[in-house]
Amino acid sequence: MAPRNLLYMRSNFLLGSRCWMIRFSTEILFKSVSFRLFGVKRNNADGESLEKDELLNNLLTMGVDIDMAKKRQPGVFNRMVTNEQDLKMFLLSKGASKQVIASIISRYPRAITRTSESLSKRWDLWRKIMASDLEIVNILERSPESFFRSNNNLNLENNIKFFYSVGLTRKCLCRLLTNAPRTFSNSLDLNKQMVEFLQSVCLSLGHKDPADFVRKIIFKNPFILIRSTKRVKTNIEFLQSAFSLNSEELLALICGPGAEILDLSNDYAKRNYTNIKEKLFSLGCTEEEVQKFVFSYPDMIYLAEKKFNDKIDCLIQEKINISQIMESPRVLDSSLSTLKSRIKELVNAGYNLSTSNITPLSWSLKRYKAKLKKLNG
DNA sequence: CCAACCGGGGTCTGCCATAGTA
DNA sequence: TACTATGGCAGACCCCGGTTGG
Repeated sequence: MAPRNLLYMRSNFLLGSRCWMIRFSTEILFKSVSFRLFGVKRNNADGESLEKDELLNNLLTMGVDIDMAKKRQPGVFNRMVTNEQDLKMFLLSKGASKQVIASIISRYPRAITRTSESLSKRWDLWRKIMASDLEIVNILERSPESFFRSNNNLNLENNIKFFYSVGLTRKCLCRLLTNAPRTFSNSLDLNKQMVEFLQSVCLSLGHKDPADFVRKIIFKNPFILIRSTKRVKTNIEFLQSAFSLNSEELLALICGPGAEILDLSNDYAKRNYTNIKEKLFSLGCTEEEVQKFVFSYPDMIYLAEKKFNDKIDCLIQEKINISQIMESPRVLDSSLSTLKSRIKELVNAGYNLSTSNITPLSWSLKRYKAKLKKLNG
């Protein structure tokens, strides 16, 4: 308890003395430039160095990777007030291990600038969505930034209200928070922009229930709210032009099997699709066939160029005809290593891939094993 | 019994740029 | 002017099994 009291005293005493900060920062700058050459020197000649030593000692004791933390957010180390002990106590009380706490601070040092009250409030808001502290700890361990990047709890509260007002269920919010926790640190305005954008897409495509459409698309793709509208717009336009779809088909695609495509970064979808076309043209497919093929399983646009080509090559090498692949696009779902090992096993079992069905290549392991056993038995 | 069909589940951060702020 | 809050970017699948229809 003693260190905590000390910390509060320090806070009160130093609050507002800005001139210290400037001296602090020049010193830090000097150190960060020089420490690689000369090693870190501890200077305790005056007060601010003591403060700094205290911070560094605290972090060191906690097992924080100070070099990493300084590199990520040097500004935090120039502050006169930090709450690392409070943060530690807080997270411990929520069930986080010391290692997790150290890792969180190493990766997002600004976490130590938050007050207990603010943390507590924010945590409670997250708990309105998540069923247990442990789940939240797991998210923080994965992505400390999404929890700590904003200190604006009112905004968080408004986001939650907004999502409910859009008609998302608690289950859906839970999914959002688990998969894309950053969503909740977005400004309310940013989230609104995306929702309104999606509604406008829906309306312009002649759908009569934009609210339902938005719910569907967000549930299907929980990452969408951390994408820029520019990105999503580009990808929607790509899908429409690539498959020359009518409104209804496009809508069904983007809130169904193509929902994930909307996440793809700049021109990635276009690049991959171009690659798919080239590869399949080289194997004698027509434009129409390719379009139909990709549309039947749009997820393949996710595949990097090399990965797609490698998979196709691997299948072709085994005398599997391109038309067989076109009929069973899901075989591209399997990893290259799964394809390779299964091909080998099936061939060993006397299965003729060029004349038989190739779908076992993409079955679940359980079903595949059963099949193999039968072939061998 | 067998396989096609098809939807679901996990997972997705860590960095940089910059306007705003004290 | 340093620091904070926030927006945005690149990155780039694989697997499972319930239901259905033959």
